[in-house]
Amino acid sequence: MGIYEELVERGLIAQVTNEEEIRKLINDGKAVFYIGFDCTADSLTAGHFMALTLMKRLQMAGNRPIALIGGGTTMIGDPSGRTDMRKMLTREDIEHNAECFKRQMERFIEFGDGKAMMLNNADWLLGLNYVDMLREVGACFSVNNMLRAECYKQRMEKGLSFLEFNYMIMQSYDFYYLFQHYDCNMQFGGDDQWSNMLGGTELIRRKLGKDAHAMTITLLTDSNGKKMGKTAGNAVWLDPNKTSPYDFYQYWRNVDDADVMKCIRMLTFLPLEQIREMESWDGSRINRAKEILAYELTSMVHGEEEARKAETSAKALFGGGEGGEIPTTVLSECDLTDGAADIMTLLVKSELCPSKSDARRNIQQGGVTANDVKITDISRSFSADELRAGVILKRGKKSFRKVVLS
RNA sequence: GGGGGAAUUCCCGAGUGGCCAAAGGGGACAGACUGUAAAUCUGCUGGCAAUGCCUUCGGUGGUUCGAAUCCACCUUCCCCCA
Repeated sequence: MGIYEELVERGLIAQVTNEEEIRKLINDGKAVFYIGFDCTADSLTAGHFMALTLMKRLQMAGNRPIALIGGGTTMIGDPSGRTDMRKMLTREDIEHNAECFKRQMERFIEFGDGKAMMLNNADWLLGLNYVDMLREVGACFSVNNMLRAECYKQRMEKGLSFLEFNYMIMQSYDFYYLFQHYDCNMQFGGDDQWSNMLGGTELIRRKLGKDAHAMTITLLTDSNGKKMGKTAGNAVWLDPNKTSPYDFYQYWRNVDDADVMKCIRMLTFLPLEQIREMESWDGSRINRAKEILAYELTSMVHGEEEARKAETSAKALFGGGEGGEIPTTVLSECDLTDGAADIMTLLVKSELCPSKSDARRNIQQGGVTANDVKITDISRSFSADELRAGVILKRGKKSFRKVVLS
């Protein structure tokens, strides 16, 4: 079984420009492919993670990856599939974000001579001259066609600025540039990138009369069709300071039944035989699959040790097991008033609740426990001695925090 | 360039002088039921020293006893005409 067949079975392939040629290219390990990452934040997200695993899979099959950091394209902002314009980022922010991306990727993909390459499109896009650019590539784009592109659909209703309209051209230029300077013959990307990617293959064909290929990755969506990798509108970050390994583990531990196997197939490196066997699991056994999913992903992103810790903590907190580390908030004397701290203050300090009003609501609805005792009195106070021993606070079923006075 | 319209809380969206911390829906959160699932039902959803007080209806000023609501200017967006 070639890598192409494996990708198909894992459900990773959404669209391809030419199936036969691509199959041959990547199965033979002859592809030099790139995936672009626009640095709109200072950490990669679970969404990027799938692209990284794909890179790795293809690299393992002998193909050469180029991770393209979008230092230039981020200056424009991709409007694909969005209903509103992105916030414009300053050049300094973009450079900072690009650095963060770089560090995270290096943990995951092997870069170096003969291995993967990391490039930044700021290196060629920022120096472009407007008129030269228009004459060189602008002539190859049909506005009529661009306006028909799926990726602009939503924006045709809400408004699309000229700045963003040019994004497709920038991305196409990247591919054209990489094709010429790095023999890059293929581009991968999320399925929402399809139009942008075709812009590149088309440009290469027109300018150079040569064929380049594009392939999109199925977007990871849940059974309701929503993009995965977000909780309450917030991304699940790969940076442990933004999303702790424990929370990262919990995110995957809590996916819907309907989505577990899809995630395992698309995101993990477990062998397909094993996955096929797991497909038949049902009922509460699905929980075992969720544990495997959460462990595998946490281990890849944060390392085995962190994954084990997250797993042990989860078991201790949910299954009555022993040990494990609970995310802990350390208080000092100055957090106390009159040598004690009341429950609402503790809930806020431990970040279990965003405000005291919210803390009050949670208590009144019976959602808060301290050391497994339900709190019913919103004025319940904890003495310094109690706090020194450590108090395990629980809000709802899944949010835990230990507070301890140092 | 000319004309018309819009901006409301996490999102959509009602509100056109006081009864507005602001209808309704979605989402989120909590409770019951469960398997740390889904579905369902219930509650809840600006903040605080809490029968009260403070901040919020794009921004800045103004009218008024009182403004999300009226006026002026500004910003952004949409539609029509060029």
